[in-house]
Amino acid sequence: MSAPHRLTRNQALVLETLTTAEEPLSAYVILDRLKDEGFRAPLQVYRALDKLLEAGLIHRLDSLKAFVACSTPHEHDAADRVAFAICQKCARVWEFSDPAIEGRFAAWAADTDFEIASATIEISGLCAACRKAGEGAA
Amino acid sequence: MSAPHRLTRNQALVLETLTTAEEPLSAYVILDRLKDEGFRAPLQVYRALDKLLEAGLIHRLDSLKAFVACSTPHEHDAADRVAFAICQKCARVWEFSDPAIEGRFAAWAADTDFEIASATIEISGLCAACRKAGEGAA
DNA sequence: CAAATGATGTAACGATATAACATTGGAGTC
DNA sequence: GACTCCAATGTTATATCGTTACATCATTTG
Repeated sequence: MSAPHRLTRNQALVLETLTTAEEPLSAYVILDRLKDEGFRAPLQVYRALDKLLEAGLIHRLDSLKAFVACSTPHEHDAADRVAFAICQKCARVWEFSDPAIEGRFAAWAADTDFEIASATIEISGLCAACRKAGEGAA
Repeated sequence: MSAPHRLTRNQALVLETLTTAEEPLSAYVILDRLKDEGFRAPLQVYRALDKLLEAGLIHRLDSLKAFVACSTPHEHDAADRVAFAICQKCARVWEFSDPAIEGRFAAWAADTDFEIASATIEISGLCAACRKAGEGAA
């Protein structure tokens, strides 16, 4: 699609904050972390987030009301058809996609005569590391 | 599971409001509609919503920040493994589940050694009626 | 340079959700 | 019936998430 779209300073700072973080961050946490860079108001963060979302460089996790850097900067040609798994304990996020799942959704949509525009697919649970860590403390 | 849990007055009012509505309602809209019944504060709504969610009688749609009555009052033995399709235009909601989709998630989880607790699956798009209605106005 | 466009800064506000605490209202017991 | 316990309720205040409105600045492009 369009050229990789050069990022502005604010956008680059927000993206770097998300990329550096181990977990999804809320807009206000991002704001807080960028106070030293001159960020003062939520809008500075939200505007950058909007552009980064458009560019497919980050995702918003509805179930957490938080944002995460995209692990595989795919061009979002069609809609967002990516699934996320989120560890309830460490908050780390796994991003994956599965043509078979898309196929099932498409089949349901065809049956129901529904036109899919986008999808929110977020699984919550425990990752291997956290399950292992918790075994003794049961 | 446990007995159908008799609803309190507040819970019944909130559930009826959702059941009567054609679309998902935000907590504050529910509050507004129940002003005449004596509702004054958000917490009265949120507490009822919490119980109704526990009982599996309603769902929260993360992508809309809104609540909808469950169309098929299934006992939520395991976690929520239901998918929703939401029309962007009329806001009506279709609720469905697909063992094949669950199977694919389970397969991914097994591969990744992730233990699934719950899932948020929400598709956004246009329903048949709204697509038909919009055809002329293109 | 001037006009057009897009990014920025700032303040105020709207929408969503929860904390804290006092009170009330049964259900079960004595 | 009086007592106790616990869940539900009412109320106020506050936390969290996101947007509107408007003035300013920078960049490009004719």
